[in-house]
Amino acid sequence: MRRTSTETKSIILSAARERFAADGYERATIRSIAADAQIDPAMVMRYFGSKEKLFAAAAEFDLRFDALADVPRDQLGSAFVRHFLRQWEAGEALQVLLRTGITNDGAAERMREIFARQLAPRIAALTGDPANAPVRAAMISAQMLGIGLARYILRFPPVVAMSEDELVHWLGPTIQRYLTAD
Amino acid sequence: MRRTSTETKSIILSAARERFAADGYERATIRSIAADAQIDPAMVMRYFGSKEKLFAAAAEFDLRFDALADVPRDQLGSAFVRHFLRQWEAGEALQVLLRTGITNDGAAERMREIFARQLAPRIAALTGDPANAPVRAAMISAQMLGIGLARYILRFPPVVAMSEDELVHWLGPTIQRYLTAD
DNA sequence: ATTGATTGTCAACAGTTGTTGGCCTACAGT
DNA sequence: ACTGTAGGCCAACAACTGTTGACAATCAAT
Repeated sequence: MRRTSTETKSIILSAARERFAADGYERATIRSIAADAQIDPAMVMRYFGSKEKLFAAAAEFDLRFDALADVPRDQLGSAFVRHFLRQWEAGEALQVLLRTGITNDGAAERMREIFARQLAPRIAALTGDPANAPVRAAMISAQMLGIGLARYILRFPPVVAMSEDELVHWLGPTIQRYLTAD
Repeated sequence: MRRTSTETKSIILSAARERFAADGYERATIRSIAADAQIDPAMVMRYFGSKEKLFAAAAEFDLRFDALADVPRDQLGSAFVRHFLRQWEAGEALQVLLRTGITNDGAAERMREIFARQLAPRIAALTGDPANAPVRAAMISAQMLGIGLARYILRFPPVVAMSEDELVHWLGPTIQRYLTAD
């Protein structure tokens, strides 16, 4: 067949995202990604240069915290939890980052960057407390990454079994406290 | 040199733990482990049979939650946090599990097992609420794994910078709530 | 119809991986 | 001194990895 280069590129990209999310950086081989995309491995190299660069392209994304801009202050905790849970389920993005961030230094760096650049400023704006925003953001990241880890990666049965509402019920007050305490 | 087989075996084991903790399952190669232990890669195979079995041996450990047996009920949260933090820092055990559990299915299974077998029963005993113990244990695991992830693996600067006391200050009430709420 | 560029295929490379079998060396019991 | 056993080392294997270069097929513009 014959496609435009941008088509093929995006086919490769989504295959790469799935593989990275499912297998992590090392086990997601270029050959397996190419096989999923039904494409020659050499094409992956042609369009992305190297595995590192392919990964960099696959791990780019936006957590869209701007959606929380006009939530009443006392409901921020629940809103944050719901927003995060949907981000976990929407795309493979967060799963890619978590699976790879643990063995790949570049991915860990990317993760730090995303949370520092996207979450901390939002929290500074929402709480009007810029001084403590990085710590609050870090605590919230830790809690939400922990839940994602338990639910989507390690698959702890009780966490998998919980509904979104139950999770909000448990986590909402925690996040609310991390946002406002002290 | 010449050693007893049990000596060499334990030398290999501790080298393996370090490598698995630092690099994860895939990147911790038998050759690199053998090099650390200053022995021939073939010896690893002789004594452990395969990489899988070496890993199984390296990932065996005890979270020692029994140490929390006689903590006053209202201080359980802080005690849990302190205990966990020390477990993270004491040996490489938790880091091994987390680094590998994310790419290796066997390790994920082992992790579920450890938390279900060691944490949940303890919580059932401590709270006198066996029905909700698995959920509470899972929530606590998620929070503490999240912190370990942010502090020791992803190295989020604000989390790395916090002292043990600060972490207890933030996390203690959360864990206390997961233990007693509802 | 002939170009030139773009998309795709194929085969091979050099390096690394887990794993294996043969061989050497030290030691204990005779 | 001789021998059996157990610890240690070396070289090689087959499979797999990322990556590369040469070559074929397809299209658009002249």
